[in-house]
Amino acid sequence: MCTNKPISLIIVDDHSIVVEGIKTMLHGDLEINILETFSLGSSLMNFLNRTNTDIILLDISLPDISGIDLCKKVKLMSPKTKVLALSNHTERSIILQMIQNGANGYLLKNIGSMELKDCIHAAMNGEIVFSREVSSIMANPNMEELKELPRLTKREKEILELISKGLTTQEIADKLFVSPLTIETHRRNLMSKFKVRNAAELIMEASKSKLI
Amino acid sequence: MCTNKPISLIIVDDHSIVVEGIKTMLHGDLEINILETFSLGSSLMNFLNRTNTDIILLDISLPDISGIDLCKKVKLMSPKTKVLALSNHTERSIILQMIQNGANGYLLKNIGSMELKDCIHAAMNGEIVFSREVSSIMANPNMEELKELPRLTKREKEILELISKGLTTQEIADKLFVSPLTIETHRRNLMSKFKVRNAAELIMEASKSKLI
DNA sequence: TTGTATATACCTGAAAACCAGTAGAAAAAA
DNA sequence: TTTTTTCTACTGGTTTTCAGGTATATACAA
Repeated sequence: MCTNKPISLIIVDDHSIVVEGIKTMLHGDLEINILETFSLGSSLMNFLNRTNTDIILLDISLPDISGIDLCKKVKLMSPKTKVLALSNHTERSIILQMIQNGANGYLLKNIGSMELKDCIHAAMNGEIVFSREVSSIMANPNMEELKELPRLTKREKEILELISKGLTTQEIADKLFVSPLTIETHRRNLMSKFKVRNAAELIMEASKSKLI
Repeated sequence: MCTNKPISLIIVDDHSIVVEGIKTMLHGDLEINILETFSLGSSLMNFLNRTNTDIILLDISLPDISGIDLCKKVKLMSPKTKVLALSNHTERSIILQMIQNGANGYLLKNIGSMELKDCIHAAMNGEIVFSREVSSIMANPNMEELKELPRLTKREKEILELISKGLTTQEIADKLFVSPLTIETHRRNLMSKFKVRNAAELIMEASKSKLI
């Protein structure tokens, strides 16, 4: 790679240990120039307004805004800037959301120095980059992640919530001022959407899917 | 503090970003000498066998062994060595388990450079140290964490698991080769231990408490 | 406007869960 | 060895859930 112009890079992470670690790791690479580091999404947005940046290393868990939403905002304001997610989350759904929101790659924090540098350069070349472990997650989805979540209506979510609190059909009906027969119907719809046989399994599945 | 003898320190963490970050943070402090870093619990144990170490910064999520168990092993082998947990987990129960297993303090990875150094020195003086956020977690337990988990018997856990899979009393009885009446009894005991009114709420509570 | 989704409501009957007890055998702890 | 816990099993009765349907009003989108 020829060193025509250094890559300007921003780190966004609220853990100073991580920021220092990344800085140290990238220190040897003369083609990378760390412009600035931020611990808040809002400060990043202010800065981006006024500056040209090639690439952002973006943590997902930030104090003020989710990195997933932040990624979208960054891409709207500055589409040319590459965004690499750098997080501890290994959930397929989060990775996909990030990519959906325009991220140019997804790295896990167990990444090594060499791999990190490689990924940054690859992203600059327009590739979508995943760290090794991320690739393997994407290649081998587990059962749980593959079954797509049922889409529940507002009312169904409400009733699911009340079932999980131990209310009976009658009690839910009283609370929502509708007939218990209506609640029965919702119950059955919920169970058929989740493909389960009773309330216990329903709550289990809903909870696994983080729907309650 | 007078610089009679440097503090010998070991870092145990499988994320090289974090290891580099800590190293950089402690670099300025001449009283601290980083002896070695490990990414596996087993390599730490080998090293400890042969060397005197003042203090260990110990991550909780390691590939080969839980930091909680590792802490206990370290303390058995080398009781004088101080152990500071350094992790992302904010759960009261984990913090308490670490202290129970002999840790001399608990730090979160959002700690800053100054605080980290202060904590290391304080630990060397025999104090039990918590980073700022940890202190606040310990001081303000939330509802969920306060209610102590019911102690379930082996059989009860087994049955709870099967209930959560949607099996009926009869099916569970068949599977375990006992009378359905027995399962009924276990069911009622489970519900009374969790103080809930039906299976749905039971599964919800068990799942919140991470018992299934 | 003509579907599609949502929320509502009903019937009937069977199956399962839940309540309130008691109690003996086996296993584990003291 | 004694005590305690756990696992087992029962009686008898009430309440709730579940399974098979059907059906109407409303709202929202194509």
